[in-house]
Amino acid sequence: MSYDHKNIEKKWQQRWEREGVFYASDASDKEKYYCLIEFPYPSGAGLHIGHPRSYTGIDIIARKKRMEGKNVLYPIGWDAFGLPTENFAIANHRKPQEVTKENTDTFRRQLQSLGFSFDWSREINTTDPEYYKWTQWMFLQFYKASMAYKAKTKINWCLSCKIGLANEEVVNGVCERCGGQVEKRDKEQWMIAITKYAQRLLDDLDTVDYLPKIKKQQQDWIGRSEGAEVDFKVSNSDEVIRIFTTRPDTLFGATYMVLAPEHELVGRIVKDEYRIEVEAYVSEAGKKTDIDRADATKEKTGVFTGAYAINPVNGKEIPIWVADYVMMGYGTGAIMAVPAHDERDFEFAKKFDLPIVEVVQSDERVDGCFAGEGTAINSNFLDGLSTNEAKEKITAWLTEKGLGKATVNFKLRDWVFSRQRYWGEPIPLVYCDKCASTGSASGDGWVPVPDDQLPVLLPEVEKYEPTDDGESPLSAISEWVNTKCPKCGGEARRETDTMPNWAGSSWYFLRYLDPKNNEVFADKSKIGYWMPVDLYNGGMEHTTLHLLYSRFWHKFLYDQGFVSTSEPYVRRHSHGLVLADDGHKMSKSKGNVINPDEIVEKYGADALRMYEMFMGPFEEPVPWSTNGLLGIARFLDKVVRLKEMVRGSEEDVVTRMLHKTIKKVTEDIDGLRFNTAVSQMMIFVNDVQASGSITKESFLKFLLLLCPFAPHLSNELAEQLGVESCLETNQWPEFDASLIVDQVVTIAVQVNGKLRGEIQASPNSTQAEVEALARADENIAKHLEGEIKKVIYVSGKLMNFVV
RNA sequence: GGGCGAGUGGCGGAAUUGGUAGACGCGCAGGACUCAAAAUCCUGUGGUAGCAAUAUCAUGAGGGUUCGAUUCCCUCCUCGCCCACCA
Repeated sequence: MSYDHKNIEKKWQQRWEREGVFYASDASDKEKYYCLIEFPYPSGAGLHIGHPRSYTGIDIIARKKRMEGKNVLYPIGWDAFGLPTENFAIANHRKPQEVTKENTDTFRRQLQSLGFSFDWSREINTTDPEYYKWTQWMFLQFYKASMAYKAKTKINWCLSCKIGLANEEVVNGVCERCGGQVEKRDKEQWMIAITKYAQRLLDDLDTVDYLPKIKKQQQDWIGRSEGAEVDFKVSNSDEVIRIFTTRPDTLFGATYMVLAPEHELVGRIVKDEYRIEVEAYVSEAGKKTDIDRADATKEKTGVFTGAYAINPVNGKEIPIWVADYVMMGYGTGAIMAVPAHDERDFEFAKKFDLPIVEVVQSDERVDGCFAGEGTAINSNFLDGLSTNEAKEKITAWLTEKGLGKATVNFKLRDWVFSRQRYWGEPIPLVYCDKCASTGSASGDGWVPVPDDQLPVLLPEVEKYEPTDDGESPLSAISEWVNTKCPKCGGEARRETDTMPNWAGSSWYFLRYLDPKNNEVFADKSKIGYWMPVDLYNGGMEHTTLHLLYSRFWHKFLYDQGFVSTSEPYVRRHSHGLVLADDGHKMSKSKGNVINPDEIVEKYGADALRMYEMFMGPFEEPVPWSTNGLLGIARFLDKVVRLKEMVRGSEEDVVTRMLHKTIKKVTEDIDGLRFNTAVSQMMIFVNDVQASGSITKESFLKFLLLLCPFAPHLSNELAEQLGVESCLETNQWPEFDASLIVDQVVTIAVQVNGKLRGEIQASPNSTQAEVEALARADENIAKHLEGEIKKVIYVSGKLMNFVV
């Protein structure tokens, strides 16, 4: 670099801090603008080169909005609870608190070296007791509203982490964190009833401005499907099997039933002579990992129970099977099988030689199974009806007879909220035997820790490893576990589970609004002023987890009257990963990691920021290229040299290009098209260089445009030109529309759609004038022999002769 | 298997209410400056033919609509991400 980036950067970072340029005032006449990035998990590896991509993009928007006169809040904090820190602490015999402190110190230094316009006075940390006090308090609101409950469930148990995982944390049947094997295990867990909000989480997507792919992914995850519940009586028994189906119109084609292996009825209905075989199958299925079971390509398995059910529509006896292609977690864990019209049932029926009865006729003849819609046949009173009509009629019939009803089913499961780990927020509940027996604690014996005793602090422990029985390490500290019941004062025990790290991140954007408040999590008037978040940027990987959880959490707070809007985020955008230069993910093991500290040291923060904006479209993954970074460094050097060209006047082309650049950069920033904004600034600088002169006024306007991208250098150059204030406190430049219009335009001339020449003309010349000019062109005239059938003219752009 | 997205020079990418394909940057080649180098500046740079003017081919493959298609439609291939026996 030809300029002293190290000193310049330090100088301006100190001045911004000293003058409080990025301080967001809670009392302002200006219109507010709240932009947010996902606060980082401070890992031991330090800042990834990908972090600054998202942060710079939103920083550019924050800086521009300030210059446009908005009161901007752009905060930062640390999502610091979590397994990697805990695992590091275990491996190195360190306290997670100390490790977290070191990591956040590193991240803070690294982020500050990049000159982001964060309001550092609002920095938060989810592991700070003053923060997690409110996470605990909010959990208690869920509990008090009967939204948190303890349930014995089959949970995903990671054998290596020794931890229960939410469904969302099991990826392809293995642990999302460590890649280890996952098995099913029974465990009492705290659950939060997110499914009660499924419909609203779906409906309210219509009220927000998210990228379409983000909405789609949330819709699919919530997974609403309409259908019917139908009760099948078990022959010679009082038992009833309830099933869910999206195709009640195919009821006449149900030729057998299937229960999931975990279904409670299996043991009760199985006939003695089949019991051994069935029990063996069920136990085998329990041992299977999800990855085996979810492999749709493998052959279906199952066993007959010896029992029969009665198809309610025709009284026919149909056999009841147990098979692991039916999941306990969806619908009722039992299905009616219609092999003629369901691929899986068809495959199963073929293998076990079960009857296949066609009840839907399709227009086109299909071999095997037809899962589409058509006309009902072999279905008694449904015959001749379309699929939709048949669905309606049969559902009405079932309802009338008390055999079933229309139902809506969601894929979304309730949120497993317990972790048997140390490094998380303790769940602030106490179990009291006495209160449980007297029924004074709502009957279940769990008593909330009173608000004035929050936070329930994480105690110091010797060892952080989970215990072998899977309980949290907290359970080993008897002086912490044993406590007094807040209700009756008797002997009681603390809950030793902690919360998942999705808890603290579900509401952090609210704490930014009032980070030091000891009375409430945030003052209501501040929430009223700042919320909702105007722009939230983050990774696609958080779409179904963090983004959905935090929407849900916020809706709950809204229902409780604690926040002012039912949706937390107005607009959601996503950024692409920064890959290694070989196109793969950066990883220590591959040795292809780029360290941001080294880049800042060598090329400067401005070069890194601007390169990350230029490397490609904001949303797309892009490989790193140090050569590309060099190109940006050269561009910044050129900008420095532009100062030598400042004169009293400039050519008209420079003025016009400046105004075009103002327009383009303004629009591109609003649309998060940072790469083309940078490219436009390069074009401008090239033009000025070619022309050799620029006025001070124009150069300053350009520096204002450059400021959000390369804030240190543009401030420094502006100061050298006599500007005393920080550029960030100046007005964003406006363009003169009359200077955008070109005086001479180039019109492409085609013959039969092929380019044969170009002509220069005034932008308001008539078609006849342009045609005359075109015909005068030798090369064009050459191709115009023969009859001209048609002339197409796009004003100021193109003329096409059809011959 | 399903959903979403994407395939454009040696590389990152630009251009879509259908209107000059390859902006901008990297890389490469030649030149200027220099004793030399770095830096900087200038010129060139999709393929083929040609000294050139120019012609012709070209946006994953093949068809279609159109005066005109990277953009719209159909079929197929490849890659990425997400989900995955969801009844």
